[in-house]
Amino acid sequence: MSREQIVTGAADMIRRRGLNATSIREVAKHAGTPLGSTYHYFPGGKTQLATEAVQWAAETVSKVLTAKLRKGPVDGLKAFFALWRQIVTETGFQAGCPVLAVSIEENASPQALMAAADGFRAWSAQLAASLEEHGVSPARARSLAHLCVSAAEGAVAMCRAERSIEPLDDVAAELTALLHAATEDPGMRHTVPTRG
Amino acid sequence: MSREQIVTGAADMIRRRGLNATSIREVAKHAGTPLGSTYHYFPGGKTQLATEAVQWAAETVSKVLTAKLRKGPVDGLKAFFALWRQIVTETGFQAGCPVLAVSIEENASPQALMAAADGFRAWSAQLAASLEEHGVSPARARSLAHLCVSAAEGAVAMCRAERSIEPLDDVAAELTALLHAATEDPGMRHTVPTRG
DNA sequence: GCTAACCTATGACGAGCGTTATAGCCAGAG
DNA sequence: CTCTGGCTATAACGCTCGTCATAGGTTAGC
Repeated sequence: MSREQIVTGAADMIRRRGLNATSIREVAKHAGTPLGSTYHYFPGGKTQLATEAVQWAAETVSKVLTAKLRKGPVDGLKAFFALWRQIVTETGFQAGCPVLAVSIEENASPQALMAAADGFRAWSAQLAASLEEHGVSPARARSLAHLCVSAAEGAVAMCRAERSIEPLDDVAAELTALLHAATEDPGMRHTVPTRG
Repeated sequence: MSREQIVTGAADMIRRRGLNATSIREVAKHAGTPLGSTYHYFPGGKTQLATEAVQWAAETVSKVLTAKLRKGPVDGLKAFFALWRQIVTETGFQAGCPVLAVSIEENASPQALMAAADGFRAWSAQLAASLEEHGVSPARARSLAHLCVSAAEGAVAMCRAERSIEPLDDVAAELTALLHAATEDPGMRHTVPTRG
């Protein structure tokens, strides 16, 4: 179907250049569909297209998480980082995360921003739920989940700037060890680090 | 001086909307200087202006790090996160990090991207050096530094999307505890988590 | 074969963009 | 005073943007 190609194409362009630099004309061209079709499928214009692109990307990652978290939080985390590693390396450090891209562009589109927030929340919630299932307290689970998602997103951006995969691999290794300790060591399970 | 206002204004707009959505006309207007002056001060055009804006922002953070790391890596980390927390909350979740913004826009400007990479590298290096001074092995220090910078950058973006400061605070708390353990516990100092 | 619904094709609209050119101002040096 | 050089002011260039309108085609049901 043509509509789906437009959405995935838009997501691809957004994760490379950001939302503002992604024009509907180029999305249509990239998808091999005429410009008019874009407004036929997405009467809401660029806002609707961006929103659906972010939702599609978020759900794609979510499905991977759902599948891999069945084997436990550490396996889910590894799959999460492997996914980003593949995107970054396969594109020669040119692509990142469309959800992040939309998040840092003020006034780009309130609806797309909400979709991005939903995406982040979904990933964090999935990871936190898995951690809880493995004995981690709810507060600590949420805290660790926020750390994992944040660090992955930030590391992808760092890798793109430095044109090196090292930051992502370093972060993955540290977090793998941290989650392992939190789920395996009974003494760690309920330790919520004090703030401030 | 007018030139400095243009640079800081550009950095402010970039951290809010991203590089592509930041026009020279609006930067000039925001700085109260005519459009022609921009090309007088920055004959390299938007590329030069963006590069200097990123450099200025990176150095500003770097100076804070230099000052606060004198009291140790944990104090430096806390100051690092306090800085981002202030930016995010003061602007009502509308501003983030210009270095990150430039990093995720493909083809935006190779020179500005290099400046962003230099910024990330500088922050990581400063943090890693401080960790080494407190007994952490070089490899682990680099690994932890990458985690701290990545997580902070990612958390800022997450907070903007979700319009909540929670992710940043959670991440700060986790990392504070992690750095504390790495520097205080002799058994942790040389533990580099295995990758993969 | 006719009709209706979906999709395509094309062009136009006003606006903003980066950039350049050119003319004018206005301080301070001689 | 004049002159010069740093800065301003203004207009224009070609381009792309998001959006809309309108006409053409193509396919399925009757």
